[in-house]
Amino acid sequence: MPDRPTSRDVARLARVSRTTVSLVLNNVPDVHISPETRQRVLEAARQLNYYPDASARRLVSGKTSTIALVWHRGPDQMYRDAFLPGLLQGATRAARRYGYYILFRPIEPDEPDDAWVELARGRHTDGLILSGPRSDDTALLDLHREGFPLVLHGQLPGADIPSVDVDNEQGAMTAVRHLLALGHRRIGMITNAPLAYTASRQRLEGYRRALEEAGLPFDADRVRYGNFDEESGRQAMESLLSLEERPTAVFIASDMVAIGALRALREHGLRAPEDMAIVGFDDIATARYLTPALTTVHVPAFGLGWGAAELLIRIIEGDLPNETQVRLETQLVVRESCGAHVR
Amino acid sequence: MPDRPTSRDVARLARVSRTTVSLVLNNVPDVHISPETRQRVLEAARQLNYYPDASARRLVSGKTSTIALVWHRGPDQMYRDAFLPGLLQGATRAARRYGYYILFRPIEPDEPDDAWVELARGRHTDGLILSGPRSDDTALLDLHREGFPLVLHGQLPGADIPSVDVDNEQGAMTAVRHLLALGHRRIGMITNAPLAYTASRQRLEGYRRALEEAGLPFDADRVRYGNFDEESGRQAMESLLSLEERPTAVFIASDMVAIGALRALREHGLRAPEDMAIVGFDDIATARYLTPALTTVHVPAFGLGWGAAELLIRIIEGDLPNETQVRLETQLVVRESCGAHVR
DNA sequence: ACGTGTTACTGACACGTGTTAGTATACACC
DNA sequence: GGTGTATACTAACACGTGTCAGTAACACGT
Repeated sequence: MPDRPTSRDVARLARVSRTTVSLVLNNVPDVHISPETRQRVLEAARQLNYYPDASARRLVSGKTSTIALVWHRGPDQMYRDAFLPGLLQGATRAARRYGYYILFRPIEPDEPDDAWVELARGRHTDGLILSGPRSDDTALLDLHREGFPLVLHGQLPGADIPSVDVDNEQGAMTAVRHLLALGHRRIGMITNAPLAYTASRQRLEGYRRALEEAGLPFDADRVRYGNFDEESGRQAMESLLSLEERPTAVFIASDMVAIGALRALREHGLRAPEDMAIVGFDDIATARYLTPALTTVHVPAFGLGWGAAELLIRIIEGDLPNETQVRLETQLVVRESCGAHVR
Repeated sequence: MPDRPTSRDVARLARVSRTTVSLVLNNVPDVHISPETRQRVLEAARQLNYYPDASARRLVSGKTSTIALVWHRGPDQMYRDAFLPGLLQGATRAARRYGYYILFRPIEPDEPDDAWVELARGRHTDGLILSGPRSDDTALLDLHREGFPLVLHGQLPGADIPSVDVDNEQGAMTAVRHLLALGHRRIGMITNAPLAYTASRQRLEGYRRALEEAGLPFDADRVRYGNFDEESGRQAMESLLSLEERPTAVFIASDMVAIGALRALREHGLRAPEDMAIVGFDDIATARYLTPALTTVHVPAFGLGWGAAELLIRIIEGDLPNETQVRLETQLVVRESCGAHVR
């Protein structure tokens, strides 16, 4: 590999100082350089195919122009993978727009939870997007207190760290309202995950509020708990089917879990939506291709990624928005499993 | 934000020179430092919570310890997104293992095709994985000629650039052999994409060879061309159904295309596998949840990512393997759509 | 003729680290 | 007692850039 040209080489070729090269190539405003010289520098740079060295630039400017997306893998791995392409595309598009690069850093289950800290402390990045944060992470709180730019994807109750998430409660309410509007009165629910997860509590709360709004009692007997995967949905539905008074509709707060629930129905010779109406949550790629096609609450993965990156970059550049807790709206996607189209 | 500690601060606190700090913290071999001093330095670093500055380190060492994954978006965007989580996880895991970071850089359709070149020329990364390369990319050939470490995901016929890909031809042969073993003799094919794509040609060739092997003639009348998406599959199947002698089985070289084809069958009141056996290719996440569950050729996305990263890192570190064209094996996943379980 | 301001540049420092060449001391060997 | 060698460190350079302070040349108004 031949030696890379440096700004010194460009300067030599254009017969100016290195300073002038820097001033011209960076288009520094309010500086007087004659058009001829300017032209000579540009020509020399072109001729040598000169690209400034990123490391040197980072060092002297103190800016890495990089943000990291930290992706915690855990029991919800498969669930979260469904949003990765959209989220990543949103984040990279926003980053690109503001001149930032994206460093992708998954944290595997066998790594310490704070393995990402070196990215911040070692100045690898100007800021971090943390997806799937844990509240017991003291390193996280420390960094935030020191003023290091952070944005969470998901929520951490109790801390005022900037975050981007979907409005889970509203989403769940929309789903249940839809079932109510279709005439259902015995509506069950299967959560997406145990209630230790904030999103689970919020979706459950949305279900409760929608019932309340319709003047229906909340009955804990009609609620089962999913655990991210298909199998948990199958078991939960099994359990609901053994009730004396079976619900006529079930809101399932995760599409993956709903897939298992639908399988349980089939195994019992029951059909959706005729025997039981189903509404899911997430709108994973598979949802539209299921039989019956799953009515579900769409989560805007691209928007979450974009929002997180944009918020983070604003914080980095000191342009603090007055609202740092961003909640995106969901959208109900009506397909077949709710029965809206059969009547 | 309080001033970050530097190695000078650590040196001062431990009452040694900055050199000694560097030697101790980097565990430089064959250097004599007394155990007491060593301990003092480590303690000082711990106390100050010192992390070395990544930019400075990069500049002086000439190594970025970063590899970029360049992700071309194009007409096949949806198709390729299906593999992103697996590929990315494989690549990051391998990178991590060797101490590298991953920079993710999608190239949007509205960007110039060689927008990624600055990553190499500007020394942002030590090497690149290019996914979805275009053969008309002269910048690519230039960089390769200059010895810049590159690995392609996918193939570029004619150039000897290191690459990692799936063995498309073998995969297709396995699929068609399976249909042959089930007794089918009139087997059609729908390609995954136009023949301008290398993978399409290879999968078609696998189909042809499997027929030949069984002593059956290749009949171009039974071949239709998909174009990545569902709709192209629907149309292709429509066309096959209008044949006088309908095939009894169809090998569809892309699951997304197969989804459209299955829809066409349903629209005609036909059932798979009873009226027509189907085998797909890719094993996207949705495949197992379709009705009927799609028999398909599994593409090891994780392995592709891992393989690409590992190969690239070896090249970067000058440890050239003798085979730089890596072809991973596929695996046939037998589900319902092929009819293997009904007989 | 003289001060003032503008134009067009340049010299030198700083960023924080890894590393090479070198120094001072202690110790062993004949 | 001198020579050689291992030990335990350090001073100084280099990486390639952005930028501040400074300088020389020249125009302009009085």
